[in-house]
Formats: sequence, structure tokens, C-alpha cells
Amino acid sequence: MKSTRNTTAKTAVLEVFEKSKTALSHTEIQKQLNDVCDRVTIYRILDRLVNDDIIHKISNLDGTVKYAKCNHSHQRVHIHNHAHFSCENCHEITCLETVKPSYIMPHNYKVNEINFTLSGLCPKCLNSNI
Amino acid sequence: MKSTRNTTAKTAVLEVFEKSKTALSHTEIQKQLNDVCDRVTIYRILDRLVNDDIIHKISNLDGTVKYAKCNHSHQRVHIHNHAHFSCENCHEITCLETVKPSYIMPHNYKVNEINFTLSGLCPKCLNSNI
DNA sequence: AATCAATTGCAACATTGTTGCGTTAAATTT
DNA sequence: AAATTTAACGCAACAATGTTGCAATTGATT
Repeated sequence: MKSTRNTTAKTAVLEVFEKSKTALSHTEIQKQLNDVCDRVTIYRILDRLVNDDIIHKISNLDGTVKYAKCNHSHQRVHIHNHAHFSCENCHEITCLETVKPSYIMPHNYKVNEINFTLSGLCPKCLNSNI
Repeated sequence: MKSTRNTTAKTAVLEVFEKSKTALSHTEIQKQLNDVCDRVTIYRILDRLVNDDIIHKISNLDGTVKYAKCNHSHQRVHIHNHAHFSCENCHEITCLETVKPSYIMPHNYKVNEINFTLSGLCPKCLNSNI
């Protein structure tokens, strides 16, 4: 296992995640970084962080890709087999860390990862009379 | 509700879905159609078919978008709240029509749609000693 | 301080999806 | 069966997103 370095760009990206309560797209991260580093560098940092299990990738129903760093302060390893909620109104994606689906698989499948995304209206949008 | 027409292009796209056991991306559909119609037309047909609830859109963990027409011959309405399996080896996406996750949601969320995608190895790839 | 390789910036490219507009062709009406 | 209506199409141009190669930089180690 190779080591990944703590560069200023990587630190800046991690700070953005730390500040955000919702999942972020590459573009959203880029905007918040204003020119700390190149667009390509952000792609590479995100790849690295996913590989290192520090953040995880979420692909939304509409095909957009976002990334999130969940707070598992009490756990050693970043676990991402939980659900995500995608709001149809404000388009925010949040981790539902308490929601874990149960299901029964047919035989002969080897499941390595699951992606459970629900969409609809988040509490914030539900309460502001849509 | 406006009517959507049965054009040759739309019929051709539906035939491709009929023949395929797995979900298909825009590019895969385009290849199978060889120049029956324009690239843009395929996008528009897919949009229409999704709107008409004839096919459904699946976004994979890696961010790729695919479409599938499930066989609910016994049902009147196309239901897509079932699971999908995405093979990490052959990259095929298949509908797991029997797999329906159960879960408990926090309050104040309104769930309209769910996307449950599992990834790993499909039976075909599992048996060919990976 | 020197070394080594991971990381970066830049440029160029590839893929995927969208939009506007004039033309074509289904479906309906006459 | 011809005329009418408008959904659907093709084309061109654009926008967004993601990838790759390579020389220059910089973090970590010796």
C-alpha cells in the first residue's frame, strides 16, 4: 500500500467536506476552493480520497455524481453502506446514516457494495409548503 | 396528457430493449441501432419513454447512466422500485425484480422514489473463476 | 540538504448531454 | 384520400463533465 501525501490542495478539499453537511459535486467543490488548485487536481484528489476510504462517491438518480465524508468519529473505518437522501426540490444529498436496508439476494451473486438512494422531499423543503 | 407518437426510431429503440436482458446506456443503444436515427433523437426517445413509464433510468455507482425495460407482463404499470445489480467485472446491469429492500425512515422525509443498486460479481462472472 | 516519487498544472482531448430551429412525418380531421 | 396539425426529427453548435500525457513541483524520507 502506497502512501498518499498531505498536500495543501488535499487539505483544502477535506476542509470543504468538513464544513459541508451535504454531499458535494466536483463543481461545487471547485467553486468553494476558488482556484486553490486546478480542476483536474480536484478530480485526482477525489479519486484518491475515495480509494483511501476517506470519502465516498454517490451517484444520484439523475446521473449526477457527488461525494461525501460521513462523520463516523467513533469508528475506525469509513463505512458507506448506508442510505442517502436526494431532495427533488433543493437537490441536496444527505447521508441517512441510521437507515440501513435489509434485503434478500438470489443465490450466486457476490455483493461487495450497496447504493441505496431515496429521493423525494427533505424535511427543510417539506416544511416550506411545496 | 399529450400523446406520444410511434415513430420508426422509437420502435427501433424499443426492439433493442426487448432483445436485451440487461440495462443499456445511451451509447450501447446507439451502437445497436447503427444509424437508424441521430444521437440526439435517442436521448429524446429515452426521455419520452421514461416519462411514459415504459423504461426506467438507473444510475450506476460509477456514475454511468443506463436504461432498462423490465418485464412486468402481468402488471399494468411499470414499477421500478426494485433493486439492480451492477457487475464489477462485466459491467452489466440487471434488474433484480424479486429484491425489494425494507427500511425505516426518519420522520419528516417524503420518499417518492428509491434507487437500490448492489454491485459485486454476477453469477456469470462468479462462476468463471475471477 | 539531497533524494525520490507522489502530486500538480497545463493543454489537449473524449464523452455525455443539451438547445435552437427549420424540416419531416405520424395521427387526426375534413 | 387529401389536408391539417404538431410531435418528432436531423443538424449544428454548444455546455458540462471526465480523462490523459508530460514536464515541473513539492511532500516525505534518508
